[in-house]
Amino acid sequence: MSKRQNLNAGSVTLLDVAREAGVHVSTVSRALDPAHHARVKEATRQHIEAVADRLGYRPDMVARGLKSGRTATVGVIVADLGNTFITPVIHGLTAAVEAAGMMPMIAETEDNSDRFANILDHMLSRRVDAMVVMSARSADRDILEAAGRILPIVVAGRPLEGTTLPEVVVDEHAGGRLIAEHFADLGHRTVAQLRGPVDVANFPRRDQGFSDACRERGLEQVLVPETATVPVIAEGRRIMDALINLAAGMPTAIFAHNDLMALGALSRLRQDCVRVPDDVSLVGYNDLPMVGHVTPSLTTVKYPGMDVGRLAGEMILRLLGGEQVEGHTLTPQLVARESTRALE
Amino acid sequence: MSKRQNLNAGSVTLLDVAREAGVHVSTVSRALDPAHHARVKEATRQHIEAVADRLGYRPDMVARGLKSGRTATVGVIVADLGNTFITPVIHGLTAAVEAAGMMPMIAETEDNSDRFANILDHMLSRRVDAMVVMSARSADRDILEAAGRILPIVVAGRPLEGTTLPEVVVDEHAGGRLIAEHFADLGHRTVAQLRGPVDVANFPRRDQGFSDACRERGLEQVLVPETATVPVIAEGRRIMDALINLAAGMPTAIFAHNDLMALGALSRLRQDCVRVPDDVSLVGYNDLPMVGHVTPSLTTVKYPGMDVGRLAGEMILRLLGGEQVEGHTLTPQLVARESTRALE
DNA sequence: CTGTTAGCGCCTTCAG
DNA sequence: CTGAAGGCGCTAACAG
Repeated sequence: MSKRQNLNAGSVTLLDVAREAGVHVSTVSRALDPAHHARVKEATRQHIEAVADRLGYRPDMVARGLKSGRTATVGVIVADLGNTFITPVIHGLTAAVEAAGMMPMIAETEDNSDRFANILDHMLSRRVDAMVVMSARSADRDILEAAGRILPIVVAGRPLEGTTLPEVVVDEHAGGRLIAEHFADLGHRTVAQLRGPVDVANFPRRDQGFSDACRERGLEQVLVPETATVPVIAEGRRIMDALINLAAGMPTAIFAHNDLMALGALSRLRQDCVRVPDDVSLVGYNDLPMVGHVTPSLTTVKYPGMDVGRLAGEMILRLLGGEQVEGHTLTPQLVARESTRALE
Repeated sequence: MSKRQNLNAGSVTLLDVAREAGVHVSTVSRALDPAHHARVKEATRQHIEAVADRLGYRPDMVARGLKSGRTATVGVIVADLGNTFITPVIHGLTAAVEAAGMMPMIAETEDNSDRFANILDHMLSRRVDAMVVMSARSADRDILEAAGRILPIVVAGRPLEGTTLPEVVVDEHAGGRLIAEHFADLGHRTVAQLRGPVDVANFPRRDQGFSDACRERGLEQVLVPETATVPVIAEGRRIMDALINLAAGMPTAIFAHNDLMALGALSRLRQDCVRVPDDVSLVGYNDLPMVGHVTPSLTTVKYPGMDVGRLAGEMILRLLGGEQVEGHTLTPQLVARESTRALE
């Protein structure tokens, strides 16, 4: 029964254990540290471990952090936990760093640059060992790069135009292409995009990839001047509304820049009794866990979030180990479901 | 330009500032601490602040934590970030504690008791000042209560049967009732539940409230023996499948114990071309942001997550201030949408 | 108003 | 193999 777990004891220190065991603190320190416990006699070690267990000793990571300069914490900055494409990224990341005894500290910017600066500052104050940033907007670049000079930072998920920091991202350009090609293959000729924020690099890249493929395949784009300020349901609804109110004719296929926006668009279309996919085909992006279960199930682009998170975590560990790292660009995949159909 | 923000400096300490400013460290400490800077001459204070700013001084919260015994961190333990009813809770909580300069440290148990124990232990090691637990299963109660003896803990969202810890919860019994009464009002006579995990107290309580109201209103329940192991889409699909394969006749209205399970059920029904609400009415629980935008939009019970989070945060602050607190029980509300209809 | 001193809990030399 | 001593950065007494 080595897990007595006497939680009652508020804070049992090394000194308490030392006194109780009749040895010196540094002996206890060594006995309890797997890296050094070879330097202490087997018998005393066992005795010390027993005492520590009985007293419910729990190392104080704050004290350890002050001494060692390491907090075993990796700061994770995200834009919005409500956007569930982040969930798998966090899972992957957590799994990777947990293996090294580290713990993520997650904070949300709500896509607000002031909050971003505050959170960054706060995490530096807390002496996180490294950071993974999934929420950077172009305006945040300078301050982020500056932080990157004082600890390892990996940019993940959202690419950051012009950064020198290592990135784990998905080939957004390819993702945009996939969708335009899907439309072309289905016989669509007139298409449109509901575009996400222009200062979050994913979206302009999706736009670019989509537009390039449209040009190559001879698709005509109906341009909606508005772009979403934040990539959420309500904004998808708003941009869809703008498209509907354009003088130009309606396209037969629409690419919403992410799944949430697609859900918003769907809801706006339904309001006018426009059927998907009968009257218009609709595609999202990210493959959120639920979009395969809505009606109609959404054609989308699978975002390999788990891999992004895992790779980011591994990069962090390598950087902390003093190694150099290369960025990664993963490849997205189209998932065809019911919300798109071929024109006859 | 008081925000020079010289991030370059890796770690400028109080001593560095003191040397540069030609004063003693403790003077710097006082000058920079809003609570004590009255005790230092205005002129020196301004000088010190200027120097600190120029050097890019950033307080070391690790050192401060060691000295003061406070880390300004509140541990938050959740089951699954993918279940977005948690998002507003986190927002409310963050807003509340941020106002006091504290930061939440979020960790996910993935509804696994071993992980729960590990995370708890880890957070205690990190000397979080307090904890908010939203993921407790009944098996975790003892270990959690033990931790509650060494720091303030608030149980939020998921009630914990038989706990002595303060709770911020929603009246789940009332929530279950609302749904049965909604069914009765619409003229349904034969109903069923797709039940969530029995060891997460929310679900048995929803069951109880629903069943009580059924009895009062003379509704007959088709009992599905299976319950979900985890309240997610896949399990909703599985339990729906079990209901379909029962020898008993199909009910005309179904209560899935949360929105994710309802989405899974919807997807299973669709597979058999059973229409919602034409053939069967379906209700979820939580009012996730997207369920008002799926087709059919889901009738559900609004979970006041923001309030739960805010109240939990405020309770934490009060507990840290040495005050006594009372638990809160909030009242849920039915949101009628398209997935339920009156029988003719 | 400012400087001095001590120590939070731990780890890491350096001696014995 | 074990004990002693110093210090990580900061703050809270206590002096002056």
